[in-house]
This record gives sequence, structure tokens and C-alpha cells, in this order.
Amino acid sequence: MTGSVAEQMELIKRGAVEILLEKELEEKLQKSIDTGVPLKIKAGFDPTAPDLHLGHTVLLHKMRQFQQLGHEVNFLIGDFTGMIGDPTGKSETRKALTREDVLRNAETYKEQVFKILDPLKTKVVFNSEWLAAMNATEMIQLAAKYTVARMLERDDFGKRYASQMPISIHEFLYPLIQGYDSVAMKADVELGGTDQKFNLLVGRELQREFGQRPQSVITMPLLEGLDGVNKMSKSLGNYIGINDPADEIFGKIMSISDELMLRYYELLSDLSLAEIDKLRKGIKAHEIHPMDAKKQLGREIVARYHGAAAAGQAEENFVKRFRDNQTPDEMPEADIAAEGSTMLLCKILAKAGVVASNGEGRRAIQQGGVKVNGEKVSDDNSELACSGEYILQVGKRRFVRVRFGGQ
RNA sequence: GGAGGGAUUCCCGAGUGGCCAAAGGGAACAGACUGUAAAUCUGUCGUCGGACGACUUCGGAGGUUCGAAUCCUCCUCCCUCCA
Repeated sequence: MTGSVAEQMELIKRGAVEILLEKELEEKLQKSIDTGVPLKIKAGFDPTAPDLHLGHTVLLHKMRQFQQLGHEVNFLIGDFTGMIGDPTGKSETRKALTREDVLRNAETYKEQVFKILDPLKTKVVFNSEWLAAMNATEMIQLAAKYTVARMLERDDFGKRYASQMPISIHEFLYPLIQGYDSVAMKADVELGGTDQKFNLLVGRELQREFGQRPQSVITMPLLEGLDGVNKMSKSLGNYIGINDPADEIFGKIMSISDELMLRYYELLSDLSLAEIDKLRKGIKAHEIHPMDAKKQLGREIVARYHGAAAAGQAEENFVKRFRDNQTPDEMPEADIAAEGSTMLLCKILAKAGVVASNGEGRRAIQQGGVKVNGEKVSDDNSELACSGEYILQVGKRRFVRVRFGGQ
């Protein structure tokens, strides 16, 4: 183990919303130091969404911090529940995953997760290992360990019950199953988002029931997405994927609000809290330009997923494009079949996929948002000769290189 | 098992026979101002060679009507109340 209890706690506390119970965790850390046995850290992931974004990484960073402290980090993939298919939620029933799906997703997970976690210090675990072996008797016995009243303590259950919204029986089963995972794994600590708090606490109860020392629970905040309001999620389109290209990550970071930037610093950066505070004060005192602080954040994050060289390149590209107003070196390309000798510009834009429809292209032109080879075009009826190559730009960030195929 | 309410364009939500491609808000997109920040202002926001017009859209399928998001029938899904 590295560091005293106090030193370890300082790192563990960073960014965490809540630690339950702090005292207990300190005792565990002390014991771990005394005996040389690392703590078992558990964090569960849904196998349905292998495309990780920065929101997921908040938890991963916390896991890595535990690795740095020398503890045993378990990356739990909830394949069992994934294979059943959880119909909870608004409209569409989630598809049940096959064994193959789960394994494939798990591979994708590893690839992404190990950009943050140390692969040599990470144990990947599947909960089907113990859950698939469970029979009905055992499941009912598990269910007997919790009461309806206690389930209704969970905020969303309580609210739905009070407003007479339906709650399916199986929804009660999920916290139990998740809690049972902790029993099966003999977890010392479980990490999760604040939305997971109830489930994490059920784990404590169950461990107690099974004669184990209850796990400590650490909840991490849900990272806000690019809009700064909603939590980051793929379906809301306000995310930065960790597999996104370097330029895109950098660009997205640059587009966030100043307030959000500081939040990202806290949850995603390796800077110490003291350094972040210095940034905050510097910005407030107008000694540091917020944009420079944002660039620094962008570099750090891009470097993590693409390396330092790519980070420098991404910044350079960004500056060229937006400060110097140059066109980027790389952009999507489109081959378009010529229809006659000339073609309407708005139609070309649509064909190149840079606008959704002909009409949208026309509107973009009318509003002065379209450039051809760097020249603004304002006549929505203008046409281009169907030969050679053009660089088209819509708005500030959409570029295409268009080429005409024969015909 | 019985009674009732609902499904509208990306989202929320008005619209109860023609004036409806469908109010209003949000989101989004473009422009101005900037730091690709925020705030603000302006414009756009079903498709189609633009306005005109045509076509597709108001859960699905039929029907009534000169004309249907609006009326009728059946179906699907959601919700509420009673048991």
C-alpha cells in the first residue's frame, strides 16, 4: 500500500459526492496497511453500451486512483442482467443480449477502459458467473432478505408508488441482484454514480445478512454533458466519446462553457485540487484567459486517449482553423455523381451529407453560412461546374471536400 | 373483469370539419457580437430546383365528406379509476 490512511483518503475523496461510511473506510484502509492485503474495489458496468464517453470515465478515474494506491480493482460487467434484458425505462424494450454480444462488448470495453485503468491491475469479472448458477429457490431466498417498504425508500420507487405509477416486480430484483454481486465478490468498497446510491446501499445490507463486513460506498457525480445541463449521454448527443478523433475531442472541449470547464477539470483532470483552484482564481482575477485554461484541459484529455503528439496537433489545428480562419488539413470527402455540366450548390451540399436536405442547404446559403473554397456564397440558386474539386464549408465547423465522379 | 382518458411534426404542447405544413415553448441550425464561452439580438426550422405550386405528415388500417389532425369503424400501444 502506498501512503498513510490520511494520504489515501485525500485522493479517494477527490470529486466524490459521498463516502459511506468514512470511518469504516478509514478502518479498512488501516487494516489493509497493517496486513498488506489490498482492498477489493468493485464497480459495475452495463454491457449494453460499450461506447464509453467522458461521463463514464469519472468512475474509471476513481478506480485508477485506487489502483495507484495499490488496491485490487474489479471491473464488473453485468452480463447476466444484460442477457435478460431490462425492460425498465420509457419506450423501447431493451434487446436481450446474446452471450456473443456480451463477450464482444466486453472486448470493446477493455480496449477503451485500459486507456485509463492499468490492465495488469484490473480484474474483469462477469456476474453471470454466480448469477446464472442461481436457482429459483435461492433467488426467492434472496428476495426474502428485503422488504417492500425498504425498497420504496428508493427515491424513484417511492415517487412512482406515491403517484400511482407502475413498478414492475423485476425492478425490485435489480437492486438485490446488484447487491448480491457484492456478496459474491466480497467487495470492500463499491463505486458508483450518485444515481446508484440506493443500489450500493442494498449491497451493504445484503453483505451484512450474509455475515460479511458491509462494503464502503463511494458515489461519484454524474458528469454534465456539453450543454452543461443534462448528464452526459449518448442519446442526448452531448457527449465526448473517448474514441472520438483527437480534433473532435479538442474542439468539443473548447466549446464548453467556462463554468463547465472547471467542473471537467475537477472530475477529469489529473491536476491537483490546489492547481485547479489556482486556475479558478486566476480566471476570476482576469490573470488567466479562460480560453487558455480550456486549451490546457483539451490537451490533457486528448493526450490521454491519443497521446501527447496528437494533442499538440489537435491544438494547432484548432488555432489554425478558428483563430487564423484556415481550412483544416483533413476533412471528410465526398464523391458525387455529376448530373449535367453544373449542379445547384444546395443540392451538392445535401449530396455531400453536410446538410440534411436540399432545402436546408438553400437556407444555409441564404443565411450566409456557406463558403465554397473559402468564398462566401449568398445566392441560393448558384451552381457549381461539375468538375474538379471544391472545399465546401457550412457554418463554422462543417467541412467537406467534394469531388465529381464521371457520368 | 368493468368504466374512462390518451397517442400531434426532434421534445413538450395547442388545435375538435375548410383560413393547418399545423399556435406557443424548448432543442437544433445559420448570422451578428465574442474566446467555436456565457448572455443577448436576428433569421430558419417536413420534402421537392426556391416565393407560387406540388407531394408527404398529426399511433395503424379502412370509411363518411367536395374537403379529415379534427367525424365513424376496427386494430395497436400507454395511462387512470373501480374490482
